[in-house]
Amino acid sequence: MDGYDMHAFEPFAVTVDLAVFTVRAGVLQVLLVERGQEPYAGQWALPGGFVLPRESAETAARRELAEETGLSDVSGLHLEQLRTYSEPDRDPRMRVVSVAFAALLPDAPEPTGGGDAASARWLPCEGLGPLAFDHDRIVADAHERIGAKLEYTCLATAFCPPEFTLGELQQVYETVWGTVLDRPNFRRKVLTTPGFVEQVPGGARLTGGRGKPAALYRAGGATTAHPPLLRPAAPAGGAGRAPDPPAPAAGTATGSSARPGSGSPTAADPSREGRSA
Amino acid sequence: MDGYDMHAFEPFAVTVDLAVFTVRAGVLQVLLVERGQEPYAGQWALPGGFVLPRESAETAARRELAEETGLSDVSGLHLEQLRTYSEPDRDPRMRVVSVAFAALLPDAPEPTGGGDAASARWLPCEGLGPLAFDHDRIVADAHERIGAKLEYTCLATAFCPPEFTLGELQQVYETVWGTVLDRPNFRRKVLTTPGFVEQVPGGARLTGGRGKPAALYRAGGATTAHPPLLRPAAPAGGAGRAPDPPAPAAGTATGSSARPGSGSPTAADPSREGRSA
DNA sequence: CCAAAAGTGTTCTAAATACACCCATGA
DNA sequence: TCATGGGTGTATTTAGAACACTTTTGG
Repeated sequence: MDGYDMHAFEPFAVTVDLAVFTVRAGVLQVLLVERGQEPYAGQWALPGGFVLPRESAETAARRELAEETGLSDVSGLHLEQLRTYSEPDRDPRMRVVSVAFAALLPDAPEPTGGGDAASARWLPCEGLGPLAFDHDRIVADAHERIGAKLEYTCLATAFCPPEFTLGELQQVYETVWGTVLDRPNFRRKVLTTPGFVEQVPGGARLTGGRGKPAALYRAGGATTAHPPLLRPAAPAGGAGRAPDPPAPAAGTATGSSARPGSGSPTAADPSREGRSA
Repeated sequence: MDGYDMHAFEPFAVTVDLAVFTVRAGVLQVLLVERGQEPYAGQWALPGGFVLPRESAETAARRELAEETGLSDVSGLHLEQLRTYSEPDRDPRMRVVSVAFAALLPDAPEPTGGGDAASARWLPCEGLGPLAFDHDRIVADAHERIGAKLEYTCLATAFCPPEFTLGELQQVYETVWGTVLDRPNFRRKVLTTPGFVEQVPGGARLTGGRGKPAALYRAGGATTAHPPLLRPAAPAGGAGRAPDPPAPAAGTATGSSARPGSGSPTAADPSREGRSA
């Protein structure tokens, strides 16, 4: 920043890309838009857009979030800067530097394409076909980051509606981590972390039919968990047992129809940085 | 990224800013350059510069790192993207979006201003006067991030020379965290974390005179620590005991001469995000 | 001999794990 | 009454904290 020459720089386009996640029906889903034009026409991409002249990247990201989800009040949603992607050829048309954000949504209303995107949809995070640009990598980075933050923050409640059961909260962890947790121990851990959750006095929710009604909780004031809630160490060989995604209830059907792109699951290199960033 | 209009964007300048840290004489120090021109003439700022047309931010950061430190081989050094700062008025002259990086150096040779900066210096991280632009905040963010990463990665060795003693490694933790650790427990923890360090067969170093010679270790292959090495929970009231920085040995004197800027320690809000990012 | 720093061992306690078991509801 | 999910209790194991003690050097 010294030796500053007003004319020594090359102009870049600066954009934001949003990896918006939700947990629905026991599946981690990400909001994607279908591209209408080249390059990558017909492929899925992350929502995003240009940073306007008087905006910060954070402001632009929240504006795009509102536009793409169609939600009127987007101010309470968790939005966090991930990192910036700046490879010179990541967009074949021109030099675009993109600041990526991760956002977490509770209930996942179907997106009402209020913004640029004609067709925006929730798609399960696993086994995505190749996405446009370097968005595979952004989604993988975002997933990894969120998984890591569940360990030492109280972020998981951002995936839940204002009032939720501990079973729902546990399912957030199991879905994002792809593991199964012991219910009694999970329960103890959450309840003994001061400020993680607080019980709603009156309520008890029927958990979709069967079973004992569950107590309702709200997010507490705490943002970090001391000591952390570590994910179970993967036992050497490979992926620790994945939870069964419950069969989609009728009417909540997780769209499993055609995806553009070849469908080869080239998501991104999962060997990068364990829990480093 | 849809509804892409080739002319709808405003050109931004994109720069990198580097927070380069080292631990010397038990003090965390950061590399700063003195600004020669307005704005902020005479104040300290982070080294950095423009991203060139065919560079990624990472490439630009490593180039700047080599230039500013004067080191010939900068390829092995730890360099990590922090976040991007994009407030519209962070630079009064024009719209500059800056990708910030944190770098860790072992021994801290005095910078040979090979780059832009005529006067580059190491200054202790604590009690910096106000820096130029939003660099106070960048330094604070970088410090916090590095402190957090010491917990669950093996990053601390990046502050050490190729061969080091466990005492030196412990001092890295104590310096960055500003706490005192129990030596036997620290030792056990490091040695039982597989791949954190490996002992150098032959050697034992005299630790600057007094005391029993210490065994030498090298960084092991591991990058993450399972389970993490958590910093002691700050006991409610305030800063947990800071270690005494040892009196600077003659000839290694930590420059304590005049600093520009008013000297009011307005570093940055330390209450932000405990170990969140 | 003493001070300083490295290195070892032991005890005590907190926390995570792995269960077994009971409760309330819908079908 | 059975399947399902919520909730409680308890034994076992593991990891962390605290601290006493020995060893090897320089002065």
